[in-house]
Amino acid sequence: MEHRIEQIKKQLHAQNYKLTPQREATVRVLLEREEDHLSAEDVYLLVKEKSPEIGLATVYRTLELLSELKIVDKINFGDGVSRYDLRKEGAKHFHHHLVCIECGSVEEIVNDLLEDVEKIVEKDFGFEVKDHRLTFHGICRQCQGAVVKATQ
Amino acid sequence: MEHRIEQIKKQLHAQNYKLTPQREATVRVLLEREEDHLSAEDVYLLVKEKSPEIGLATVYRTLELLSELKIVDKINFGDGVSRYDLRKEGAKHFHHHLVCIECGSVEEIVNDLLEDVEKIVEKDFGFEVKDHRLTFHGICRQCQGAVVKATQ
DNA sequence: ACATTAATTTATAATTATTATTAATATAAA
DNA sequence: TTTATATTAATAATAATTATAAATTAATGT
Ligand SMILES: [Mn+2]
Ligand SMILES: [Mn+2]
Ligand SMILES: [Zn+2]
Ligand SMILES: [Zn+2]
Repeated sequence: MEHRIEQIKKQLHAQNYKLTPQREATVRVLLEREEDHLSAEDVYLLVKEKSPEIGLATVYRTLELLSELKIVDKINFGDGVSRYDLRKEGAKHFHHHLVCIECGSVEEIVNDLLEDVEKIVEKDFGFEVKDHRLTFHGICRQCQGAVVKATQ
Repeated sequence: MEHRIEQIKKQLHAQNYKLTPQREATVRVLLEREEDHLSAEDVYLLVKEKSPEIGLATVYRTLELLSELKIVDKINFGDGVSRYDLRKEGAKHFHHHLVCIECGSVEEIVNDLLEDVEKIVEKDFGFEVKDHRLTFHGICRQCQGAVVKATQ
């Protein structure tokens, strides 16, 4: 935890940004909920629990800044809000997601999986890939089980 | 054109929906601009040119309906608006996109490319894939050329 | 330590995209 | 033609996000 905070502090300083108490509180929430996919409002409410004086606009600005620095990735699962996802330590690319169309659960895949596809994109389409967003929509393991149960 | 309209009409009727003049006008705009990635507002303005009496909410409702029927795919490139993309004729899955971070251009890839990846997702993660969203962020061919030019 | 400057935050207003409501209209069925 | 249902238009409401301006904080130089 403290190690990642230090690391992020360095990344901010490298671009002449400060790690203000508000920014640190925001980062801490993201670290504590690393598996989750929080909206700006979600983050705001969680930060507020420990730092009640923080403003919503500050959270938005902080998340925007962290996105620019590639510390978090902004993603939209189609439910009308942007969600913010801490990039895995040392990861070059954003990780992938499995969204269940039955229960809405979101699972993460940290394996790269796209190396071959990216080679094709670079060669056949002349496109220099910097990052990607890959989301699968389907039925999660639990919901598959539920269907089997229901039809028995 | 007329052929695809007829096809969509059937898809609507199969679910007890009517192809009203407003819906047809909307579909025609989507067909005419098949390569583009129009927002609801974009579609509205284009439909209005030919059917000035249409309301924005109707366009939203129509696009929502077409999404439910998998006739169009709703996608978000992170610029704050949903965009609507006609599904390629007969395509089982949504196609992919290359978004240039320099000029903002969006190119389409209709090749599947994900067959192997989906097999892994199904086997290793027990997730039954129904559809996907894959977008690459990077530098398009033109912008790569521009950089070379600029540094010569 | 004090003054100066720039960065940041807060509080709030404004904007924008999207959805909900309700009365009117069109369509289909009886 | 009547009746029921689906759909639309017009508008209001909502919700997410961004902009603004004054206040605060942090860094810098004296
Ligand atoms: Mn994630
Ligand atoms: Mn497309
Ligand atoms: Zn599920
Ligand atoms: Zn480009």
